[in-house]
Amino acid sequence: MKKKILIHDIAKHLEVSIATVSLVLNGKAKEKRISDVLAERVLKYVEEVGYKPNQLAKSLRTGKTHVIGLVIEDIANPFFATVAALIEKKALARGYRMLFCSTNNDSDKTRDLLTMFQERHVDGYILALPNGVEAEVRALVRSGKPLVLFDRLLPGVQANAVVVDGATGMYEATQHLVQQGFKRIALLMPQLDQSQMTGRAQGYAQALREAGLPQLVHKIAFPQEPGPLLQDTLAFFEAHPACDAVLFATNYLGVCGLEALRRLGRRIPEEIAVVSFDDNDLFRLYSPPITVVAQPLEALAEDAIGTLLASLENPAETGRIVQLQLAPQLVVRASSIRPRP
Amino acid sequence: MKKKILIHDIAKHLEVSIATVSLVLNGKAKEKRISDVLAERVLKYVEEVGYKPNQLAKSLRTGKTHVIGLVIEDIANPFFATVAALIEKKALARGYRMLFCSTNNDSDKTRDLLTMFQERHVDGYILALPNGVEAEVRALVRSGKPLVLFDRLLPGVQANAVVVDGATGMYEATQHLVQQGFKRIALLMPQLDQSQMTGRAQGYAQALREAGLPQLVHKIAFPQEPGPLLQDTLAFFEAHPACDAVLFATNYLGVCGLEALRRLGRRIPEEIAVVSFDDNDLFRLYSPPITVVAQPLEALAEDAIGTLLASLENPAETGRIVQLQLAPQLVVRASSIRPRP
DNA sequence: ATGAAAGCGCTAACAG
DNA sequence: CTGTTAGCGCTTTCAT
Repeated sequence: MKKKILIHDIAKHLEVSIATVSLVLNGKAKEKRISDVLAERVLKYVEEVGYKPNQLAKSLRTGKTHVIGLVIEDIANPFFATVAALIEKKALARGYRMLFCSTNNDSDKTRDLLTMFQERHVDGYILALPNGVEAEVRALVRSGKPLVLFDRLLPGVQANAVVVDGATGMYEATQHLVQQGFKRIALLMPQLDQSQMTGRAQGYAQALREAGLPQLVHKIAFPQEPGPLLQDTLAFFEAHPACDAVLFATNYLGVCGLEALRRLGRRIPEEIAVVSFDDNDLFRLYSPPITVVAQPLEALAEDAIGTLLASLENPAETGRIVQLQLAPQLVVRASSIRPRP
Repeated sequence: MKKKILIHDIAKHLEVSIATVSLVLNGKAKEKRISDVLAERVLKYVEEVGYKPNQLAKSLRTGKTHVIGLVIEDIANPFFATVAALIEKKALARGYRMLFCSTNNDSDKTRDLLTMFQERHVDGYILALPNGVEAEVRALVRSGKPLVLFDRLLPGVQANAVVVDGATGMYEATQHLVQQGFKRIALLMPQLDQSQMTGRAQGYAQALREAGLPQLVHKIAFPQEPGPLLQDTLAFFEAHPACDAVLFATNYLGVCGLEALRRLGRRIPEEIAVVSFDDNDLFRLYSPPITVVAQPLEALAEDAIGTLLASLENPAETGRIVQLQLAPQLVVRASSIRPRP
């Protein structure tokens, strides 16, 4: 366990002052008119002995940590996992590290998480939050910390945000089912009062209203273990045998729904058409392939990190709020095509 | 943006010394014989004004950050995402935060990541690394930092580790195919020189050797974009029409393999039997359901974090190396059952 | 039981 | 161009 080398050691060895070393290391050599030859000598020695400044001390002093806090619903959800991977890659490329945590839609846990991130002095936040933490986020915005909401907004909170236009996505998906001639189109969604979910429900409702068809919405209590979730879904389909098409508002409901339909032996799309929000390998490779409303993951990640870094690197612009709404894409596959009799 | 309250402010307000406040806050009141009534008063006021000690300053002073660094191959891979979610939950419950990064099997990137984690003074590491960073890890072990390798070992590195016995898992899966009467059993695996992969390959080879059947191993260059990966897999199956069963050594190869077989119109299991390593929704719900070697995710997470926390909380035991090997489970589904003609 | 004070390692203002 | 020095906010020893 070799002794840690300090800035002091390197200054002493080179017989220069600590300030000189620090300035050179922080790229202020030019500005402070330190001779190139000296600067070079410092850099070379630092490299040689592998000196690494203590980031904690540096952060304590400068107030910057170069860490971004990412708060998501659940890292095991493929949607969040993929976006997180993309954000991580992009952040890393720009010199930032990520500290991640999952909320599991628990607002108490989320409050703790936000507090932790503040305590750790993250430089900025990318947040997909459950409702119930509006006060905390408003305080965060007021504090001037750069922050961007993603996937979902928070009621009454004015902040940077990057979300997907689920209303339009769901509207188009529902319209597609209507055009295919389905009449009893159900929506299965989680019982969550979050902006992205209400948006999706609105798109569904509007399309059916325009078509003059009845709505059939089933909200599934949340959070739930996989077992009860499946039971609930099975019960829904058994209670509504006339339902000839179903939209799942999230990827996990879609997965669960496919399992339920298989157990019930309902043939897709002959007996029931299926569309799910979010794309993934299962939907693409299922038999039949499942029609989905695909979210633009790459753009979501790029815009979230881009917006955050912009306000991080331009503190002057704090106050300017950027809100982006990205368009999802309806990917029609066999599961929603009405079989010609 | 209200001014941050400091320990100094609270000491002044209560007309006690800074030391008293600090001691009370760190639970050393008893030890230092601070009166209960005073301690109570301090705690009450701290609570009242919502004072939060600056963790950076605290860490600089104590050398502890209460952050664990988790390095995995790819957070977008469901295996790692699930394990990460479980580890995060367990770590949080014990008061630790997680800093995650993905290596994408790039050893240069991994080296940078390890350096970053050191610079950020994480208290301990949980690592699933590519080969090529043995020297760095050995140095880390030597430095006395608690660390546990998971999923895969590193050649020549003696360290705590929690891995899955892929050799036995693959041996049993292969034996199962042999018992079902398949004769030309292929193994598709990534071209990666990592312990978990060589283990899986060994299990396959041994089972076939014992059965007196020929081996057919195809290594897929890695890393690769999804497109070329699929092309490569398609080419393999076209080149080996006689192959009547295939084992995929990873979940993503399994997914890609199913897509390839579908494109080629090969019926499973009539024309070719399929088994994949790792379980997931796709394999469970595919038609036909896919036989898998399921890894014990929960146990992997629990043992990894448990081992790490044990050595974190028991610095005395540094030097005692814990190596656990967990048993995977063969889950037989329709994809590997030989149809009776 | 308590207060003063010495750092943890670094940055940056200031005075040469 | 360089050296000195005052903190960043907290913990902990030591003397009281």
